[in-house]
Amino acid sequence: MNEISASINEELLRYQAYRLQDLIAEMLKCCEGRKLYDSGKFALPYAELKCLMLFDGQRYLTVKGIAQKLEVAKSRVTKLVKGLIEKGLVEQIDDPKDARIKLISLTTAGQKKSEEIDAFQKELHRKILLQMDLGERKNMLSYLELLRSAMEAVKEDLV
Amino acid sequence: MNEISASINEELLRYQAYRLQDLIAEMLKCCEGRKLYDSGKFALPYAELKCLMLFDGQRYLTVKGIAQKLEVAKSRVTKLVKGLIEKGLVEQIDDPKDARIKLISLTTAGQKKSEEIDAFQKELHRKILLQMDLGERKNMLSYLELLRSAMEAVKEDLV
DNA sequence: GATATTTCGTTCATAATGTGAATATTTTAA
DNA sequence: TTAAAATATTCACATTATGAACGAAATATC
Repeated sequence: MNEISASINEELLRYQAYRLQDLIAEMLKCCEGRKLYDSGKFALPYAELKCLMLFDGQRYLTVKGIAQKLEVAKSRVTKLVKGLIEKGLVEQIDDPKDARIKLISLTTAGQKKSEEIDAFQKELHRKILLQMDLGERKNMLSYLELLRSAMEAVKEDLV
Repeated sequence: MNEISASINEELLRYQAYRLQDLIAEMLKCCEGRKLYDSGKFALPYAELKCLMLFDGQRYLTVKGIAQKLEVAKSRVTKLVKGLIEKGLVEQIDDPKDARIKLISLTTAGQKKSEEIDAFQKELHRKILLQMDLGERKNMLSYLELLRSAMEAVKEDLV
């Protein structure tokens, strides 16, 4: 009896694992499409767009700081910032207190564009939530949180 | 009264949208890390790995077919297949019925590697599910399905 | 104060992911 | 038979990213 129930359990688990894998893959694809859309809509390579969105209540950022937030190499940030400067969205000044450091900040155009992007992204997520009713939304977020925690826990063990 | 409740609702929705955006971003990051891990573990660029996993019960695939499944340009597939051939994981033969077409299939080594990857990925998702109890797993999958549908519905409208 | 070490940003070589136009070859339709 | 369509490849280009090497400036050590 114990063995049979264990076997059924294993079978269910296999099915659920398959389903989870599939759902995650489809969501990833969906997010990939959204990236492309955003990138086209705002005429920015997506990495530059993400970089722009880091200035959120923060007047100045450094290359190092941006690299940490984006979790990329500093050399990558140098290139991203160069692109954003060429597009007139950010500007660089030398830190008066430390000549090694360059302080990067949004221009007026950059500020405006970042607000546009932010508004668009918020609206997008709002629309997703509005596909559900109140109770579903609440539960969905809870279970998504649960999944995220589970994924991160497994990721920790992976190393 | 109606106005007040509507305003509270809007406030809640804003908070939930923020939370959803955050959760999705973290899950994306987690998946990105998993891609890197898989890629390193199986000594394959991730795109080649995905390509390898398409032979699942299917003996032969064509460049066009792979391009459709991966949703990339045919020229991309040409390069991926070239890489997999160099690694001895797939092989190409001319279709005897149509000289334009090249039939691509797994080598023995490719078959073996693809099974290894499959087993590893199944185990990974199994571990994620095992972070939860039976009821949580079932609900989580339902709500993830709901989210996926909502995301795709919104994406449809986006165009 | 002089020297060694660390920090910060840049440049360069390299790799992976991907598109789209042009091309060659073969098949199918007119 | 000729025109059109399908299949795969090549090439130029764009984006995302890393890591080593480097120069300049700040900090620690002697």
